[in-house]
Amino acid sequence: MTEQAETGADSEPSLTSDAETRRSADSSERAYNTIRKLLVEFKLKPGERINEVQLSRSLGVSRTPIREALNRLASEGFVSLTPNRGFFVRSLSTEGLLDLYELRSIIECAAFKLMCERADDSEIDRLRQYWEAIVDVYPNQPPDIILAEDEGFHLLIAELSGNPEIVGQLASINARIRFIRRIQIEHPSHDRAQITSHSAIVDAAVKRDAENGAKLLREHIEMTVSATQQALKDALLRVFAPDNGAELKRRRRTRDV
Amino acid sequence: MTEQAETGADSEPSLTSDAETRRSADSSERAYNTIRKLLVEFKLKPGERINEVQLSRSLGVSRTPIREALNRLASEGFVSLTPNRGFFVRSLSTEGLLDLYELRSIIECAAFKLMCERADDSEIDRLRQYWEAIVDVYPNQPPDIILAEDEGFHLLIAELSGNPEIVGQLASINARIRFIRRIQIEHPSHDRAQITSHSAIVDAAVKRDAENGAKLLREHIEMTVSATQQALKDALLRVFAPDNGAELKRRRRTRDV
DNA sequence: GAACGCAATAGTGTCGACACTTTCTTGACG
DNA sequence: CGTCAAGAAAGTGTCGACACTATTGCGTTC
Repeated sequence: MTEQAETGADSEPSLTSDAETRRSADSSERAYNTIRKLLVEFKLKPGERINEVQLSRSLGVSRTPIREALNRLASEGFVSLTPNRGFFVRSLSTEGLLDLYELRSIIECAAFKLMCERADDSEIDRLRQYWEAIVDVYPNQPPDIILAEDEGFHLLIAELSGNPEIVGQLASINARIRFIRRIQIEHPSHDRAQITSHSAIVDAAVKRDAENGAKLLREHIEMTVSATQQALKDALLRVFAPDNGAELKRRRRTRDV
Repeated sequence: MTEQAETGADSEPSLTSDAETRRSADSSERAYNTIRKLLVEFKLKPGERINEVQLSRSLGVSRTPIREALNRLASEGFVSLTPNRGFFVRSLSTEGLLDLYELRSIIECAAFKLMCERADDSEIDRLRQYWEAIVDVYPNQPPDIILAEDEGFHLLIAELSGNPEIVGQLASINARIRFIRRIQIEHPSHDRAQITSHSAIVDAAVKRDAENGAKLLREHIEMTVSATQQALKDALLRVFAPDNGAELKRRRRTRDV
């Protein structure tokens, strides 16, 4: 299993041109981003134990920043920590995902209502502009861009609610479901219903129709959930099947994913 | 199996008492709890810079577990981290508190509605029993008990929503506002309106009246907010305007809290 | 006397090492 | 053959040390 240790595939050993050996003083931050990316992209697989030494070697830093990053990721629900046994990749269950989407729906709908109450016209217009600026090219872009733009749209609503805590929570939830959303976007089931949804939501915002907008948002999110479930199944298959059945004989009780 | 440690020579016997020098393997966890307590009790004051060396000395561990704990606390919003400058105690603004309460209200109301939809009768009855078991003695107990019982009540609703993510979020929010809730409970403004609120909420739950229950919850929370604001002001005064002027010689610019 | 360096100090970020725990391997025993 | 225990190996938890950065204090210049 260690063979496959090319985890840090794309991670540049050190892109700093001038300061080659210089300690960067933000290893922790970079480790955090890199590991999170590994999680998002399934390079680290659900339920898997995380080997700190291995990680630290592949990232070219010591274990200290690795552990700091893992601690942060643990607080955010990406990984879990078992004393004296180490960090494990969150085991991703379908229902766990549904729970997250449900929470997201709750928060976003509330944010929309608050936005309708509180945001002034120019702010609402920012939302309209944001969407109008990208709506035409939206579906014809690489998945990462689509994802970022979609998240940006929803986050903007959260921001216009005027409550930074809502923004923080939504951002945290987004981070945790990003990997699956990315998969869903690449999946054939992804269609352009999303676009009309967003447009309708903008319309409701402009009219300050809190109830209708919240309803649209809820439906918008629910709509993606079912599509996402299929995408998730396919993704898990892709991750766990291709390997070799050899791994299956591991004695360790494998938690269902 | 531990015999193995005796190989060669018994390294110098610890001169201090045995229990003292033993590495406990959970310094990090204890540091986390201790520091959080310091924050909750205002021993570390809002806006203050946290000195890792000093903390590590006073807790009797090295900086490593201290930093791990602080990282966790940062993810949870208790402290903030500025690169190369260190950790700072969350500067607690009144509006920041309002944001948190608002988020709490959103999540709890949603939880209540979900509970009404999903929980079976025996579960609803658990909520009723929980409250009936404590309602009589509720107001005549030490603040810590009142606080724990109140949190338990609200958390039980979250649990009955069937969504663990909601439970987790609410627990996290509770942890962040606990210190202020504790102050509010001890404050003269604390009255027993809370009790009738809870009873009414239980009634709504039994009737599965989602809308009314959510409304009651929202009002219940809003009611405490205003009382809390006054309590907060008093608490901050107590913290920043200590009895004697001895501390006043510090030139540190105090951020407005 | 105020602004500006510039050395001294304090404090954070990271590292390598080592103690302790868990997991794997091996070989004796039934 | 399977079981089990002792030792070896692997891995985590914590430490003390040091590199680097921010801050403070002091002397110099205008």
